[in-house]
Amino acid sequence: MHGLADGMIPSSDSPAPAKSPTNRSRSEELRVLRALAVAGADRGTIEVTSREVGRQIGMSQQAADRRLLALERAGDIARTVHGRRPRLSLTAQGIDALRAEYQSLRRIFEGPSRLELHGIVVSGLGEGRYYLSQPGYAEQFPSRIGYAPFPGTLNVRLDGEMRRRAAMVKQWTGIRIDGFQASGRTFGGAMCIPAKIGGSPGHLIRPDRTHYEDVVEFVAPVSLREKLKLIDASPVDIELEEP
Amino acid sequence: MHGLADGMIPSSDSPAPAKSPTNRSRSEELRVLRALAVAGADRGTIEVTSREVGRQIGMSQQAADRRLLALERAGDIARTVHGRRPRLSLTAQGIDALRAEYQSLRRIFEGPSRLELHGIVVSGLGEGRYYLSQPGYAEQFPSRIGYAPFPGTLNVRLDGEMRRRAAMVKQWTGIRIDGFQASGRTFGGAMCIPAKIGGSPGHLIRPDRTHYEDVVEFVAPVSLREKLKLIDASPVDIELEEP
DNA sequence: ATTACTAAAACTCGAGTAA
DNA sequence: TTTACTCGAGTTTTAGTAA
Repeated sequence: MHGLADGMIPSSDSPAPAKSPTNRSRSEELRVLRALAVAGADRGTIEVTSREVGRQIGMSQQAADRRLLALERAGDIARTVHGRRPRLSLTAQGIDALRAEYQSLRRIFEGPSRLELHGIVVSGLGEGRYYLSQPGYAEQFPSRIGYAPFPGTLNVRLDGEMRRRAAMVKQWTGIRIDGFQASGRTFGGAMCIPAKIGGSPGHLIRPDRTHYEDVVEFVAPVSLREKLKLIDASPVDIELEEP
Repeated sequence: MHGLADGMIPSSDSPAPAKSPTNRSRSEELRVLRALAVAGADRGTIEVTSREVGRQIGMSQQAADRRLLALERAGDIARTVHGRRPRLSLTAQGIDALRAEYQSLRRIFEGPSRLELHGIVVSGLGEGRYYLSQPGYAEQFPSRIGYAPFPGTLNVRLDGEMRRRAAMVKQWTGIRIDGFQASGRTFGGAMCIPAKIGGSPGHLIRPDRTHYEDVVEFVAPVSLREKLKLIDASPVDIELEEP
């Protein structure tokens, strides 16, 4: 489904004047650069010794100093020794190198919210059908999710790892289905998340009341069991996307 | 041997902290983890071989594979081999590890905008005094920056590195001084950035029209030259903070 | 085609130490 | 005090292969 796209090695190739730093040491250098930025070297000059830098990154004074030397030679930091007080600051280039790292992580965490899950089909106890048959719910669906759901939910069990991944959906905002009162009892609200179940469009239903547990429920315009020929214990792939 | 579902379960021996990975290899592991996330392994399962990962991170297939093994043993990724198709995804723990990196960079780049500069006092050509004496400007200052500026600006020359650092100020939003028309000519607007000049409060003035160049101008409630006993070529330290 | 082992080469480490 | 060199020891690399 996906391939590993080329050309995203963070700091591809800046002008490499002196020694070619191995990729490996480069990522350590960036760690040091980040530690220095956290200490304020990105917005001004700070006083630090190589020993302190070493303590910070869990290495000896010698190793830390080697890093500082490499960073200096690469043009990422500028150092001056003022008598006994070594001073240091990130250069514009050094800040850019860190920013590139930041942007690449930012794209991961701030990009559009999508999630792929897989689980196995299980039988519910018919509550799905019961709830969907309540007029209070039924009349909301067509205008909000664009179809009248097939009267029955597909229940999918997630294993531990998938459950942890799905936990993120709790933070998402989906399409709201309101709660209501009828027949002397209260029916709670729910959130619908657009989904593809085995490639078929539908929605994940996340009731306000229940904690996220090991079974998630889906609605769709048609019977997913029939359309996808699913039986209990069939594996299904699910794609979710925040609207 | 293992089915897909079996293999996806991270590992039965999760409470085993196992080998302590050195700090050094850990930052390389995170680099691999990030490359995998960029390829989509954070939101689903991707197909990728150790050779491709190696190409991506600039290393041999063997080295890449050792990283994947380490990440797998650490519980940061889950792998399955489906015949010829090796598949892989980040675990919740692996995503958290990346997120921690992201947060630490985020604090650097999204924190309150502050900047320390230093430069050398130079003489202007008296334009500062001329502009500040224009009623159209003068009447705006007290209500916007809280004081009537001493009638004259302090000009500070920045060297190349400081200039690059100061370029960031162009993106900042400061306190607005509006342009106006008077005596048949147009006076442009400017932005004021709160500053401490040698510890003394004042504002950097950034006219809309000029590009950022090697000299920046400051206003203050008093004569900074007198208060700080500055003469031409005196070094000054400057702190800027976005309001 | 893969993954992943072995072993020699290449690095990197910290101790010692000069400046 | 610093920074930063050399050097022996320990790690990590890639090439060659097995599975």
